[in-house]
Amino acid sequence: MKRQILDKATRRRQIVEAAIAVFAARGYRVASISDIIARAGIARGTFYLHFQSKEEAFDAVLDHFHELFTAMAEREKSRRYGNPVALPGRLRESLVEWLGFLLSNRDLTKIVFRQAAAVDPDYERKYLQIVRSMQEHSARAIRFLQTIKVLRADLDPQFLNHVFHGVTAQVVLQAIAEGSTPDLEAVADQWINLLRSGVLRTGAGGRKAKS
Amino acid sequence: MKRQILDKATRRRQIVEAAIAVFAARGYRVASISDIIARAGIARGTFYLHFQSKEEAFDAVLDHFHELFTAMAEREKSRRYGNPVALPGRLRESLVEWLGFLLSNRDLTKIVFRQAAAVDPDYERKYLQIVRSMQEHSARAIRFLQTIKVLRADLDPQFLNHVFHGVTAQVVLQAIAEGSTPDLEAVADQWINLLRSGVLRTGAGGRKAKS
Amino acid sequence: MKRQILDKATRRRQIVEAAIAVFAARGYRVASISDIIARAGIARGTFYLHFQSKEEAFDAVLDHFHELFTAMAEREKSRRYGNPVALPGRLRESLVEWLGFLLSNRDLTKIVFRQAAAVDPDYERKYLQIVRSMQEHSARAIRFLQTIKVLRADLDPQFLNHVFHGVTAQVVLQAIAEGSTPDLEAVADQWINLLRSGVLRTGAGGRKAKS
Amino acid sequence: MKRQILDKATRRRQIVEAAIAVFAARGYRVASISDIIARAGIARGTFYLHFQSKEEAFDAVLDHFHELFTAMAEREKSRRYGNPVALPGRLRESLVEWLGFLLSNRDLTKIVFRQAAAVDPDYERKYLQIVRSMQEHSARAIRFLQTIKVLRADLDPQFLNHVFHGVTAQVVLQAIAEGSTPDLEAVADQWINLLRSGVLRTGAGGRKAKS
DNA sequence: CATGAATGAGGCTTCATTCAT
DNA sequence: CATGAATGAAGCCTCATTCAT
Repeated sequence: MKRQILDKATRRRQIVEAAIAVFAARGYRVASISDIIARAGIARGTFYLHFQSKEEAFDAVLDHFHELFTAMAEREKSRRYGNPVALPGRLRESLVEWLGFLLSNRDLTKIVFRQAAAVDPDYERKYLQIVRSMQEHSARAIRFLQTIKVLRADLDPQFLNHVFHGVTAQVVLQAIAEGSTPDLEAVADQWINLLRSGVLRTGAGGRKAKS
Repeated sequence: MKRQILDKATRRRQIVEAAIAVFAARGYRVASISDIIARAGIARGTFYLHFQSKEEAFDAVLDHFHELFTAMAEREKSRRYGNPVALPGRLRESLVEWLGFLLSNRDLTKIVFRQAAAVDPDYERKYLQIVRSMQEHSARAIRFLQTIKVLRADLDPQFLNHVFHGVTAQVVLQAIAEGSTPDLEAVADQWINLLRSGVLRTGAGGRKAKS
Repeated sequence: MKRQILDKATRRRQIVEAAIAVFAARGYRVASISDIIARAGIARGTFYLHFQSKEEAFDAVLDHFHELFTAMAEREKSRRYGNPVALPGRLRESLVEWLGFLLSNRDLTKIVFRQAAAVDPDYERKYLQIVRSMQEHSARAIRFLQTIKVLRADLDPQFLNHVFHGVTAQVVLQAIAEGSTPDLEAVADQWINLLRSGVLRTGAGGRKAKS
Repeated sequence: MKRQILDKATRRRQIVEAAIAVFAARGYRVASISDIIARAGIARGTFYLHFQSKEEAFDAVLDHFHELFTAMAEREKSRRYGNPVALPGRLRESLVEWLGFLLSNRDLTKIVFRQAAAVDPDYERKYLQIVRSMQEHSARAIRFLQTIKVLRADLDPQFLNHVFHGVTAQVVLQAIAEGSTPDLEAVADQWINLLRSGVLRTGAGGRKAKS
């Protein structure tokens, strides 16, 4: 086979990209090194020049997602805090941005969200670390919004977190499964609508408390 | 080993139970036939007397979940329609029931929800069938509630479906991961609260419409 | 391939025998599982039904040697002590017996002696254990012979041990390498001759002591 | 890495030295090119500029030993023949010298003696050549000593050769394995003692002869 | 029906060697 | 001369499935 020499970083990126596609398409367990090197167009040994094992490559993929996510979160944060008189409407922009981020990295999203509940003993550590990181990010945002009274303070922040992540996952994964692209603005509208006024027609429902 | 003879149905149930535990603990790919037969206390060949392959056993597990789910859904439906003057508060009961169902079948729930986004080429068909079945069930309920004006009619039913499934999944999987049991009544309260009045303090946010 | 079912012990013995031949012919590192199963006429998986790894099979081979050796040593010992008025001529018989034992298990001897100085980090433990066992056996014999004054007491027992093992190894390995069978009685005669009278014609040589 | 340019001979020596250390520490099979170049501090390609293969490097190591051995043997021979009225005590000096030579080249000795019985198909040729060379050297010496009646002529020269090489190997390898340095003079004394008077207390043992 | 030994395809990883720079 | 990225054959091991008893 023709021998193409690249510098370490480029080759590594190339392999990570192939790995993302393969892991997204077949899942960590089913994906084989053969799949990855075939997609990257490299020899078997070349893979091991950059990663010590399949697991390490998977870690690199997760790391890549984490970096992208962190970068986005940073941008978010600076903007949010840079404008202290945050209009609640800012929330809507965030939703669009977050959904857009996930949908423009479909394979990565598939990998990270697919294992959302995975307890596959192997890649647990790395994976949980990322999930925790994401949840902490939104938990902070929620607490902040409660502090500045954009969000009602009488709601359990964890429940709100579940709402945020659960709805996101559903929306995004459905779009990915279908290969479609939802109208993010419309989704955000629906969402904000729910958050603002609820969805029940009458004020019915609920005990007053656990009493 | 002593050779214990059981009738086909009993033996099959025994194996399915072992399979549920094993698939929940290790995931479909990592779980091995050895794990299953060890847990069921049977010989290797016996497994293949009842299932033609590992995948078929997994299908049986999903079928089992589906049966339980269908039974529950039936009970639900009859009750709902048996009481035509549906109080909106009925919704709350349904939430508690649904969450309770999932949490009292933790291993099954783990299996079904863990692969929520799985695109593992193999068990895709069976799995999607079940998910679709669940989503259709709730979609019907949502449409009904919109018809009888318990739910606002201007909201996208699919979005509401996402809210329902997404939040459920998050709440349930977190509890399962932690091995804890949340106060379902309290969760339902929070949820109804959200649905009734929203969570935003001010009426801010959102475009008027896509118009 | 035709499927021949054997009981565990028989199959295991069969594999060990194949392993002995292969390890003797190619050495531990060069020998492959493929070599062993080809020689045993079994499938790859069958090998792993009986041994967890190549190393474990090698251990079994060494164990086999050790058992044979121990059995021989036991027979030796009982005879020696059963006849307290041991004629020094008994020593000669022992030499013949020991050489004969090694030469009638050529492959095993090749394996054990070949690595005589091996420091191959892997199978060191097991191997050293066997060597130590053999050396201790002869050390005990030497001490005993010194006690009953068959051997001069002013000689370093360790040096005598070196003489015994060194000469044995040379004689045996040469025969094995050549595929020949030396006249053991003649070798023993030479040996006894050396031990009895030395080989130097005159009484020359050596400092009196380290002074 | 900085590119250090050396003349061919120097570089080659440098690599051989690294190879000696590595082969001694890990054995031919386990030692890798990576080990050697790491120790030599050179690039992978540089190794193949000087040796066509791993085996060729091993050959070079054996050649190096052979050269050292030959040089020593030459010195020995000239001295021996330069002093025609050989005192039998000269033998003792030779023993000390030979043991000393081996012990001051421990890594090489380990490599050469470790494989004493090796039948590793690959490096057999080269290895046997060296062993034969060493054995011929001592065989010549033995025959000479028999001719001048220092050694009894009725003993099989080959057996004496085995005694010589076997005891040497045992003594030397034990010292190397322990990392200790025996008192060579004392060892030589024991040895000469054995050769001169034997070790048996009484004149017992042995058939008269094969006659 | 039940058993468990046997099978072999296929996966992961190593490492001697090559070659573009 | 020197470098080190690239190659791919070959080795070890696992495990779903089969089948003789």
